[in-house]
Amino acid sequence: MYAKVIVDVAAGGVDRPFDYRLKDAHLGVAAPGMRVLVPFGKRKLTGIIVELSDTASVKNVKSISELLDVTPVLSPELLDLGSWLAKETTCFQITALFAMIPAAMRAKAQKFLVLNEEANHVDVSVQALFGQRIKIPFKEIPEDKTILKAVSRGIQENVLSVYYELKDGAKHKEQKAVTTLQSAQQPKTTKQQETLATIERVADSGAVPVATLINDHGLSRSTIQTLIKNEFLEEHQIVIERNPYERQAGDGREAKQTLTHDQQVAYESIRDAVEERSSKPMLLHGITGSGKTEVYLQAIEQVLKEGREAIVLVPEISLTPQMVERFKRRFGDHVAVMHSALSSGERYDEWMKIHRNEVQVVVGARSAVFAPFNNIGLIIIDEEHESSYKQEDYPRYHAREVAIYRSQTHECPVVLGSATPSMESFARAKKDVYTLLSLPKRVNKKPLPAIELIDMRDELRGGNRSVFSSQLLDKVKDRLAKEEQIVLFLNRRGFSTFVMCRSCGYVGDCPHCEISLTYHQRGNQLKCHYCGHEETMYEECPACESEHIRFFGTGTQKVEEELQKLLPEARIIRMDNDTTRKKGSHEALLKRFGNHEADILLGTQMIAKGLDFPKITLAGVLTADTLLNLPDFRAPERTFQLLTQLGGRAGRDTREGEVVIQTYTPEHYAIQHAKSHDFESFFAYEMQQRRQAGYPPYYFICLITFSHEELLTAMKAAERATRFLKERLSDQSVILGPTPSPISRINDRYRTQCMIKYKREPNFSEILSELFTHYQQEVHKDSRFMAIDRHPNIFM
DNA sequence: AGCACGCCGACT
DNA sequence: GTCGGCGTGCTC
Repeated sequence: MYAKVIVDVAAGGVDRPFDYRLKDAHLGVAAPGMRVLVPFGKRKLTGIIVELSDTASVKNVKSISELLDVTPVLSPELLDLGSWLAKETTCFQITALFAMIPAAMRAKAQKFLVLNEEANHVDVSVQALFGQRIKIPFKEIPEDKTILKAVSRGIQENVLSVYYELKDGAKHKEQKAVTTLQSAQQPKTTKQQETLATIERVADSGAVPVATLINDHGLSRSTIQTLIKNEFLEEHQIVIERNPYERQAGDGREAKQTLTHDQQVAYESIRDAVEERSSKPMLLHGITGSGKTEVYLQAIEQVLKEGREAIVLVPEISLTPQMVERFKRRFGDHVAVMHSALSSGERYDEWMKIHRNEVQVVVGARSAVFAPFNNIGLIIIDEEHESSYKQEDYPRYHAREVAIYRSQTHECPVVLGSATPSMESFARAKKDVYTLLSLPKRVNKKPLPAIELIDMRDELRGGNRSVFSSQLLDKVKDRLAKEEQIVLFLNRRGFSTFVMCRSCGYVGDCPHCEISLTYHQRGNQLKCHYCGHEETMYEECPACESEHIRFFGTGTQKVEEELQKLLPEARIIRMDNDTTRKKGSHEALLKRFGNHEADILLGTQMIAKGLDFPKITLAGVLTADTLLNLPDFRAPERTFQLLTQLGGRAGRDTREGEVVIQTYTPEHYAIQHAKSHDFESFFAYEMQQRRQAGYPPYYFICLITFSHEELLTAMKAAERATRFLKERLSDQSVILGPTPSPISRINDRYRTQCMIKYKREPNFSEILSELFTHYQQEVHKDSRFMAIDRHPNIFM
């Protein structure tokens, strides 16, 4: 019996299965989808069995050294999904396979050098490396010729040997704990006696975590330490179950809400599709506050009743505690949660819950689409237009496409929900490729908030140079007086704080990238967001030595300071990357805002979604234009989506909400249609634009980026690839470029790109993969690099 | 990706 | 004469 194994090397030459024999011990145990350790040349590599076979395709076959799993980590369905993914995104098989399992399971074999027992005549230089140890990691051996020679002689003479050990991610979480020991004596001090008594009481059987004793029982660490030292207590390491959402453990008993007529219709359509095992995707177009989530919840309930499972995808930033809590309240322990804020061990634990069939629902970000369920009844993608569903490195997949592919195998519907669907999805719904479901009314029957546009050009003419228009400021003051809450949104993208000299116009640029440096108050530093280059903020202009050099642009910090100056009595919470970096701080800030410990929530993208606070009656957008002016054909779409979403934050309860949008271009169609809450008109207009410019959904686009230290080499590579593609693609396809990328240099590497627009290229995947392999051989040589992105979201 | 093999220049 | 540079090709 043989196994076909994909080894963990992401390179062109080895992107195919290799055959291995099964040892007797592995017969009947080894199965496709298991991770294995195999000899590969002189190395030992981890790999994944993709197939078992009675025959081998080559004569000399080695055996699998070790099975790393008892049960397969990837089901046949997921293995198939892996090869589909590799083909669709033009990436290596192994990259696709590892994208589907938690990072903690991506074990690598680490190489060690071992000093054999009877070794008494090793070279002194080698002996020095070992010191007192008998085993050292291979990479500790210095690149010194004499030492390397001594090592290789040692191996030949069998005094040294090479040994492989699996280095896996932290799978179990351990904690320090204590148990009581029988002792003839009493501790000497009363403090110690009391402490021991408490521990005896708490630990009816087994070990108690030290952390629990300190936090919950008020014991002191040093007293416990003394008791351990004097042998009244014994120290242990215990494995504990991680439960990152313990604080919000729901009992799964939240009552269903009564559905409105529209919700009922949508719910029944989804339920019927589930029962009929239809895999036609459904687009649930529901305005903000129309109760999409309740429809999801009831549909999932139905799925669970039938003994099937459900995947719910939400954008990373709206995976807020509020959202998770709601699922926990409804489904209790049947839910696993997966998102990037979890540690790798926590993600492993949640993944294992799914793998062991302990849960039936997973709520998670993009990668949760690979949840190892075997009987999926429904996949929901909330806020389907969100760009975070697209992975921006290999494998560059879109969760929506993966979900649709999986749904066909599982014969279940995918429900795409959004108040502002992507052009692609809405166009498909219009053509009846997707079933269109609508929720046109808010659950609370309130009208959508009135939106007022403020022309900032008028403000400027009137002498107001601040970021706040007088109207917005008046409205904020009004809400403060009424003790209502306010959300202010500042878009930072493409609007960072750069440094400029007022005397000579010098701008602080990154020496390695074609981009200006961003000022960070923390540490008074200038940073490059692309390569990480850092320098201290200039005291004087490096070009003209003038002191009039300062940072421009509006960061949240600066806005907060200005706002506080204007409204000294207002309590402001700022939410941005700086204030939410620490784990749990996002949650804590929202909680404070929910308790009305602050009046104004000022923040970036992350506050536009998922907040549901009844006291918010005013939402303000400080700069609607910054997103609009990005060099990206989706800029109007993104602007419309963002403005609509933010509008949805205000007036969710009984009080009516109001939205203020500050802009320099109030006449722009994206802003105008957002003002009138008219998605259909926006869609119609935008589609016209897309058709004229030849963009999706009328054309597919593919972006190929080339980079190299030499501009000319990058340029030539792009030219050759363009020629290669021109020969193979039909004349209806358009190849634009090669041109320098919008950010033409990153990390000392020049970047060029070409864009392909096409309508029908049945063999496009094959052509790209040919280009990829063809290129792979050359890439190796002189560090040329090519990246293929099939449905690009970012054009930088 | 590693690692070995192999074929040409400057040195103990 | 040997050591070592890195081009080429293979890994079940």
